[in-house]
Amino acid sequence: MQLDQLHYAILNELQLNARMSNAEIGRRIGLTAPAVAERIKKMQEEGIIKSFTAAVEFSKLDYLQRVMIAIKLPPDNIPGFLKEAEKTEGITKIVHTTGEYCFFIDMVLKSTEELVPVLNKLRKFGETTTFSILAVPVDSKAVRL
Amino acid sequence: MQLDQLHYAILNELQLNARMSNAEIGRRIGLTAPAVAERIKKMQEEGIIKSFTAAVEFSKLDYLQRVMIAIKLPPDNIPGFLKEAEKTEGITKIVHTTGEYCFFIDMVLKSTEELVPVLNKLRKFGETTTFSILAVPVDSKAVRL
DNA sequence: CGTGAAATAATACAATA
DNA sequence: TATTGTATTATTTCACG
Repeated sequence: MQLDQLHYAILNELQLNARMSNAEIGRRIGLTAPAVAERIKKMQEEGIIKSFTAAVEFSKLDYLQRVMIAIKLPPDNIPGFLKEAEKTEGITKIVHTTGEYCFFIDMVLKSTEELVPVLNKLRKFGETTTFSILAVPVDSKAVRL
Repeated sequence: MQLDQLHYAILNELQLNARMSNAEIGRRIGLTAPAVAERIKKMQEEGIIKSFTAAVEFSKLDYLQRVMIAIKLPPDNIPGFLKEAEKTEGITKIVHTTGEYCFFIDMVLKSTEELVPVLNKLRKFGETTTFSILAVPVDSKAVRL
């Protein structure tokens, strides 16, 4: 798919406020609402836009325990690990990396006790290191495209 | 602020699709559109909803280098580090943790060269470890509230 | 929080560059 | 092929109960 400056302009607006109307986006970048709607739809179909989400401050909703779990695991265990992790409630993000740790998992929990069964489950696949999250100073910050 | 089941229902819908109309949310949970609009506005004012964002697949936009930077730094350096990191283009998330590393930074870049000045800047505050991101199997996954 | 009226926006689709 | 104009439908907004 060929992207032009207008596609990038739309993505910039949607990163800043995903609930902006097509008409408002169009006004800001110089397109009509149907044209904006069409471009957004296409970018979703192409997988360039994965989803539109609300960034929720979980610490204000009794999710007092937030953790970053790093896990180092043998390659053969990756599919099984991912299948298990994807269906674990509270996991919001999984990043696969090179280096000392293979995966970084972001998770929110209501209490420390909830963490125990999760770690027991994940430990079957590899060695885990859990970091307690004190704060998230920057979350879902837009990238200027 | 006192939250009831309808607030949680709204947050669930918005996590799944932030562009859903107030009318549609209302239909799903049994409220009128104005009532939904007012609750969303209040949750934004309270900081329960931080923002509405589009989850962009940066790997499809020439952001071929994505990294997770872990940084360990003395407490006195935290304010200076944050100030610097917050204005660094490409950083999408900063998590402050306990444990071996103090902060985890998510960053997208167009090339490896761009990483050099960033790391030189951050190294003034503490010891960095950079992990190259191979994939993001789960991103901005909703938490069932 | 709901209702109802006015303004605004989304959508479908024909026309067109 | 992608955008625009237009008509129709839907939604948002706001005053009032």
